[in-house]
Amino acid sequence: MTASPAPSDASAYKDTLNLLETPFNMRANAKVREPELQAFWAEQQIYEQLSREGLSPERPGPVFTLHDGPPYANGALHVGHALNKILKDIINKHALLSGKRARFVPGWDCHGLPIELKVLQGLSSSERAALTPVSLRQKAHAYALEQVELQKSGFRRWGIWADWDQPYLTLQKSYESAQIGVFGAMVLAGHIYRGLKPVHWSPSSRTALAEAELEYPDGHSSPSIYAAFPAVQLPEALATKLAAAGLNAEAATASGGLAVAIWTTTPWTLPANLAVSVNGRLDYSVCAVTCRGETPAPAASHLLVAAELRDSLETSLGLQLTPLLTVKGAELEGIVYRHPLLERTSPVVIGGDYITTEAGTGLVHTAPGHGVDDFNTGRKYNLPVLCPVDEAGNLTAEAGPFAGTNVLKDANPTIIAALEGTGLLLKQERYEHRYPYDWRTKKPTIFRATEQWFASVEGFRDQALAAIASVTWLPESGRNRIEAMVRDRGDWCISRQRTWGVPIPVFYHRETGEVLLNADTLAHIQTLIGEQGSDVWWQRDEADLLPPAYADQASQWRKGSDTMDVWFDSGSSWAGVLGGLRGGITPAGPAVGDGALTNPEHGAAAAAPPQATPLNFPADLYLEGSDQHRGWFQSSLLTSVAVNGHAPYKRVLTHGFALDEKGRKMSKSLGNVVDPAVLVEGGKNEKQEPPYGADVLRLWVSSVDYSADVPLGPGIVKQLADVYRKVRNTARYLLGNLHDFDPRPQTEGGNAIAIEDLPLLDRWMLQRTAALIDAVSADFERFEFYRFFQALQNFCVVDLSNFYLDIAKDRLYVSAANSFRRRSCQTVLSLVVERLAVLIAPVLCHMAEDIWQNLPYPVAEKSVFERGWPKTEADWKTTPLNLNQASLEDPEMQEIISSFLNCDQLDDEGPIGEIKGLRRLVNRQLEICRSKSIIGSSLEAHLHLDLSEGNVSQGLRQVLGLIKESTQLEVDNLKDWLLVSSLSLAFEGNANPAPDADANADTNADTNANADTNANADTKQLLIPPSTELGITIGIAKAAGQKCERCWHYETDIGDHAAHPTLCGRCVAVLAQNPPK
RNA sequence: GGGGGCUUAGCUAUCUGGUGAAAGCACCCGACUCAUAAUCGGAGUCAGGCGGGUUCGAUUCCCGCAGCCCCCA
Repeated sequence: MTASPAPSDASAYKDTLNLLETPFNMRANAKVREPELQAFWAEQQIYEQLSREGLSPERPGPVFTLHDGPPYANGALHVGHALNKILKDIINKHALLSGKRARFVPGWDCHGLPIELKVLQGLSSSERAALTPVSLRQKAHAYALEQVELQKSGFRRWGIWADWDQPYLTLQKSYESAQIGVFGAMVLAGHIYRGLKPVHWSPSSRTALAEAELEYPDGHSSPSIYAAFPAVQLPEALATKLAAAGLNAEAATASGGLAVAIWTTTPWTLPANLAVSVNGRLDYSVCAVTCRGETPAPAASHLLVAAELRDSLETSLGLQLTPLLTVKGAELEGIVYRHPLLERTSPVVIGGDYITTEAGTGLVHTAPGHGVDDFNTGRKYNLPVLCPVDEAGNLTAEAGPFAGTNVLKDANPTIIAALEGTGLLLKQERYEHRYPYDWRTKKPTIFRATEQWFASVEGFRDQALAAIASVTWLPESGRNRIEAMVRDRGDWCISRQRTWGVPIPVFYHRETGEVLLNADTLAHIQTLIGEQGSDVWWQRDEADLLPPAYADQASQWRKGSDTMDVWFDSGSSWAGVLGGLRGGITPAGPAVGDGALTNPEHGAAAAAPPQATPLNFPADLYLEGSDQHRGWFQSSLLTSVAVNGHAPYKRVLTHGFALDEKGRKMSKSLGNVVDPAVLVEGGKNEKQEPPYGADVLRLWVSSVDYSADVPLGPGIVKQLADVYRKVRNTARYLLGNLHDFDPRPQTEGGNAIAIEDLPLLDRWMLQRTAALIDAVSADFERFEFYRFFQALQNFCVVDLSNFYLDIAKDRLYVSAANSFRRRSCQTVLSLVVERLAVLIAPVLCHMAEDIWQNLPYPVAEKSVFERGWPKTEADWKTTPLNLNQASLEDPEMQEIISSFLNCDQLDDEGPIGEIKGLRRLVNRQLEICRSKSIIGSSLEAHLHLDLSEGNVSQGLRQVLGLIKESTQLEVDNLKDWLLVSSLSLAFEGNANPAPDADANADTNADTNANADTNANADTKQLLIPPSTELGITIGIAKAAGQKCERCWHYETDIGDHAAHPTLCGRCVAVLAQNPPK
């Protein structure tokens, strides 16, 4: 052995250490790096290849279809979009890594009122006047495409993988055509009908609205009135009872006699009143009216009210109500009353349980044209659907003297005034309640009976409920939610009086109004739209829209002007995208030139990329916010059940809403909005709003339990950025210590140590990694990504950084470059980093790829995503341990070995967990010394452990026995694991002070580290009083000898080597192998 | 107004009818200066939104209230 010359400067020994070396930066520089990585994926066609071939082209994996619910093509992306699309992407990327062909076709919902209004708002009044339906539609089309591109670029920046060049848009010809196909199939199945029905109507936008288009702002108040409707006729039985109670029929029905008291918050509906409804099961009282205080006498001597409400009505009406007779509501049927304002009479009828005693009088003013309950009740009694209100909300001639007034303006006061004039107004007051507003114009809506097209849910409700039962709902509560909705919902109004949408392809006879809608016309229009797009409906006249067979009668027909509810658009995506339409009416052929999406199963592959993976129908998964139980989940279900008889999806996963850190909704007024674009790319002031990158946004999505609402705010983002950096630094450390490592086995000329030759410590690390793989695999399978997030953090922080890597520093830096002690550790680092990269890839896709691209040795896969999901290696857990032969045969030791090998759960560390516990105790003592400035680094300490007391935990004693038996003491060495320079250990039954676990491991592998020769251990002076905890007595002494300049350990042989007077024997030996340059 | 959901340390998350439930991060203190805009160590914090009930005993079961969120009318 030849000693190398000593470096001139002592600190130059630093250069003889094997320190970190990697271009993988500590800081992500995400703003630049993430787009580079995305470009790499694009160039290498990683997504395209994996989604079409799976991991192996020879054996393509199963198709997995997560069908994208189309966001509305309007407005900037918000964190809700991020939550939704990133969740989908995490699932898809995990599927791709698992070998599935997860092709993701993104979609956009492009029709509808908001876009139409947006376009209209951008026009001057003269432009607006000159607008034709076709030109409006062209502008809306262009606007939607613009918005799609904006949103698309945002999604791509988040690292979402999808067929971005072949998305589906509900305005595409092929999509529209498929949608007509769905509509047609429903028509032919008898599920579509036309009828007069009260629907939510917005006078401000002159259209019917879907429930989804309504909002209920706070602070709405309506003018509520109590009114008396004079009875003019009584049923026989009631008249008899009344007479017995002292009120004869003649008096009751005379002017100023008995009246029924009603309450309404919509006085403007009074002209449409055709009945008063009562609840047959409630009690009602005929009461004599006496004036009280200043309240003027009403034009009725007796009032009929719900018995339960009599008290409260006395107060609110300011009248004394003396009950004469109380009867069930059912007995009131047959009363006829006179309309208080118009010349007609109407009946009292039995309504339903919607009539309660919570407010009002228990008798409900019923206008079948202006309320759903009213309509249903009216239908039972064959009442006409009277609707004296036009589309602008103006009362028509049918409203008699009130014609011309507007329901949102002067109709109420006018009618109230008229009522007051008759003496039949009992009371008026403002009433605050939630009231539906047009979501777009923010103006109140009304119920108004109009001619509409409906899908008769009644016709397939049972099938729909059966379909719901066959779907897996995650979380399970989603099932009850949608089931209740479908069970109770009424028919679906699918028509809209708007221009920007897919037309309802129907013709009306110009004279008779007869409807023309059959297989012929449907197929013809479907083909036309498939070729020309739905503009054709407005561009052509009837002669060119009707099938040839109707050519000679074209002039008799008028095309309809209604468009479809946008929920019907998106609800048809299973047909437009997944090709789920079978049977008579099918989607039209390929559309050219609009990026149309097609399905190979229907022979329409022209616009699709070559070898496009088919999509599954029903889809494997739908994943949207929980509000879509009423929206897309339901509209998709209803159309699919109506046409196919089954649901369009196998599983439905829902997520909550993104709220701020206090759990409140994000809003501009609260100033708590997190803009995902700012989070990713940084704000105007990058110091205040740094560019965190897409991975941090993605990490957020993974970190929260999305089955409930999820919080997000600046504080949370900062924490996530810290976690991101911790993971990144851990990966960087792994990469940086592999710069001279060849992962091939030593037998093939590489540096990797065989698993069966690894020391205990390394075997434990592999076990932990295996446990992580198992746990995280299950987390992804169950879509419980927050568990992955927690496990990842704990793995990086606790297992790696705090324990394994902390101990590894000495092995990696100090030991000779090619020593077993170092190569064994590198073997583990290499195995861990490659698996860690894959495990984080679904979530931290950019970091994972960055790690992969910075692996310092060649790997077979050009992208981390080609590696495939890691499997737990069996031999990481089961390979025999490297222990002395004698101990392997000892039955007691065999038990310990098996307890080591069998700890395969993440929360079960097995015997090594005991060491961590010991470390905590030791660290506590070291910290006491540190706080007294007695020592700094733990290497300045000599540790005296006395376990001879007897109540030391069995586990600790076992694991110490295990270490003692290791044949690789240069690694499995307690003093190294506890990061002290020397150690003496007294065991139970071992009166002699034990062994100072000694160094020189590199050169003296056969030294029994626990066989002490240092009889002075006991006499070393303790720096602080020894502490005893859990039976373990810990004493801290100053380590003997001097600090080695190179490895910083305190050793007694410093100065023994003339060439390196400041080094310990171990370092001298290392330098002999690796001479300094 | 009706239905559903949530409420555990500053943040995210876990757990449980019964001794101190509780991890990681953040914060505070300290060490190192060979992961250095890094790394290591130590310490503290709530008796689990509020009120009531069931029970020998509840954070965990039930009811009510409040706040927040979603859906419906």
